[in-house]
Amino acid sequence: MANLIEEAKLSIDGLLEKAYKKAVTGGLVPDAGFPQGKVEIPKDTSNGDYAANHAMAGAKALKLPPRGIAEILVSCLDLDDSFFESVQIAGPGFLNFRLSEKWYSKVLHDIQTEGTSYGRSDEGLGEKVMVEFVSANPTGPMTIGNARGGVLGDALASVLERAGYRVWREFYVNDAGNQVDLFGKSIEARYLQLIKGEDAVEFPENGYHGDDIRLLAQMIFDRDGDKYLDMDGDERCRAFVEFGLPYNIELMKKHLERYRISFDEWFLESSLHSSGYVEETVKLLEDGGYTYEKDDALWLRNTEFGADKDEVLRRANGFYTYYAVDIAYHRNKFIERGFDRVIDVWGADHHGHAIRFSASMTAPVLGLQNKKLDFLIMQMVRLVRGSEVVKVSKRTGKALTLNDLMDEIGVDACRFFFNAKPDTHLEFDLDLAIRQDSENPVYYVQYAHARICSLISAMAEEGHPIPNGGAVSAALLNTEHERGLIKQLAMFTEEIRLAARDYDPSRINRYVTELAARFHRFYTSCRIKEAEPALRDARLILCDCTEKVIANALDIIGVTAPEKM
RNA sequence: GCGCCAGUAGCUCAGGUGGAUAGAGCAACUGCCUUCUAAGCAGUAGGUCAGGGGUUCGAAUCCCUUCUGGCGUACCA
Repeated sequence: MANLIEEAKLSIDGLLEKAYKKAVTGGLVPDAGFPQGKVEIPKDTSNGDYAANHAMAGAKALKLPPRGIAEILVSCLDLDDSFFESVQIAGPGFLNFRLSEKWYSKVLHDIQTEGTSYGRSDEGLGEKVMVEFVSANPTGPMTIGNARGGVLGDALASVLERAGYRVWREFYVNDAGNQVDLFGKSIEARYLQLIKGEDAVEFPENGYHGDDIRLLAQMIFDRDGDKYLDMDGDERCRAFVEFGLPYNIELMKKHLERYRISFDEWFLESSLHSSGYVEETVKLLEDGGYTYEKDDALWLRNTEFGADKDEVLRRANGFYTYYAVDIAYHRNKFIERGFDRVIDVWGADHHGHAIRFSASMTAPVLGLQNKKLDFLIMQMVRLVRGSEVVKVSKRTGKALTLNDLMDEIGVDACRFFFNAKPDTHLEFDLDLAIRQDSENPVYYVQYAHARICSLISAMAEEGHPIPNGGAVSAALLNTEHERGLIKQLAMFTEEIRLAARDYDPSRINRYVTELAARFHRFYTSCRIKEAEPALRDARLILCDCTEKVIANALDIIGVTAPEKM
C-alpha cells in the first residue's frame, strides 16, 4: 500500500519546514511563515531526483534573494536517516535532493513483500463506482470504435479497482426503441428478398445494410422456411427481433470475452420499460413541473437546468425517447442500485448529449444531489488505409469489426494499441496494423518480460534462485541504470493513482513502456551471471521485482505477459 | 452560427494542473551478438510547440483572438 514517490515528496516538505524553523530560531531568517513551495520530479534528474522551489517561493515574504534562502535552508537541513543522501542548490534557487540507499532498498522490499498487490492504494476509500462502457447497439457487430471504448472502459475499471474503489462493469443493451424496430424491418426485407428476389422487395431507407443481416435472414429461412410470408408485418418483425437480438447479444458476449472483457452485468433497456420505471421517472419530472406539452409531445424544460435546448421525453406517438429512458436508467444506477459515482464511457459523437444530459440530471426531483455522474468522452477512431481515409458506417455495413481486427493483429496488440489517450483522435492505419509485428510497442514490453523470465529460470538451473527472506538491500545497486530502474518501479502506485484520478488508463501503457526501456538498458549494461554473489543476488531481486511489476501493469490493460518469446 | 475535442520532429504521439537545454517510437544514417533472448542496446540527424497578442522571475502548459481538422446541435441511440 506504499506510494514511495509521494512519501519521499512529502518528506521533503517536512525536512524543509524543520530546517526553516531552525533557521528562524537561529535568527538567520525572519519569521514570515514557512514558504509554500512545490516539490517535483525534474525532467532531467542528473542534478537530483526531486526539486523544491521553496526558496524561490519565499523570496518575497522573507525579503531575501532566493539563493540566499536556499543556502540558509541547506545549512539547517538534517538528512540523517531520511530518504535523501544529499541536497544541492542550483539555478535560480532550486533545492535538488538526491535519494538515498534507504529509499531504494525500501522500494524493492515493498515489491517483494506486497507481490501482486503492489501498486494498490486506498485512495478511493471504497467508493462504489460503476463504469458503463461499450454498450453497443445489438443490431450489428461491434466496430473498432467499440474496440477503443472497450479497452478504455475495462482498463479504467481496473485502474480504479487498484486505486481503492469498488468497481462495477456494466454493458447497457439497447434492446428497445426505434433502432430495434429498424433492425427487425431490415431482417424482414432480407428475408422476403430471399423468397421473392432482391428486386421485388424494397429495403428500408435507413435500414442496416450489413451482411450480418442477410445471414440472420438466411438462418431464419433455413430454420422455418417461408412460414412468415403471410404473417402480419408487425408480428413478423417482432418474431425476427426475438430471434436476432439474443443471437447478436450472445455474439457480442463471445467477442468481448475474446477481447478479455467481462461485465458484471448486461443491463437490458427493455427491463426499464416493462417494470414501468421509465413511466415512473417521467411522472416524477412531470409532477415536479419540469415538463410541458407541445405538438402532442411531452417536453423537458432542460434550459432551466442550463442546457441549450429542451428535450422531448415522450413522442407524439406515445413512445418514450432515448432521452427519457436514459434519465430513468441513470436514476436506477444511483437510486435503486446505490452507486456513489457513475462513469459513462461514450464516443465523441455523444458529447453534446453528455452535456445536456448532465444538466437534466440536476433536476432536484431525481434526488441525485450527492451523486457524481462523469463522462469519459473518447474521440473518434479514424480509419485510414495508407493515406486514404476509410469511411465507416454501421448503416451501410462497411465497418471493420472488432472480431476481424482481433483476427488480424491479435488481442494483445489490439488492446495495447487502442488504449490511447481518450481525448485525442486516434488514427488507425489498416496497412500498418496488418504488419504490426515488431513495430508494435506491445512486443517491446512483452519481450522485456520474457527476457527476465528466461534469465531467472536459467539462473535457477545454475543453482542461483532468487534469494528469499532476509533484508533486501539496494546498496550494491548503485549504477545509473539500476537506480533508474528502481525509481520507475517505485512510480507504479503513483501512476495508477493518476490514471484513476484523470480517467486516463493510457498512462499505464506509457508507464510500462518506459519500465521496459529501463530494464533493457539495465540488462545491457549490467551483467548478472558473472557478477559477485552478493551483487548477483541483488540484481536477481531487481529482475524479479521488475518482472512482477511488468506483469501487473500488463494485467491492468489486459495484455498477456509471456514467459517466452 | 453556437458548443465539445484537437493542432508539438517527415509520420504516430508523450510532455506529471506554470519550471532548468521541449522528449520517445517509427522512418533515415553509424556502431554493438564465440559471453544471461539483437523482438535488444549505444549514437547521429531532424523543431517558428498552427499564427498573433496578453498574464510574470519563467509559458508547449494559463487568458484573449485568428486559422485548420474532427464531432455535435433529431419526436435516432
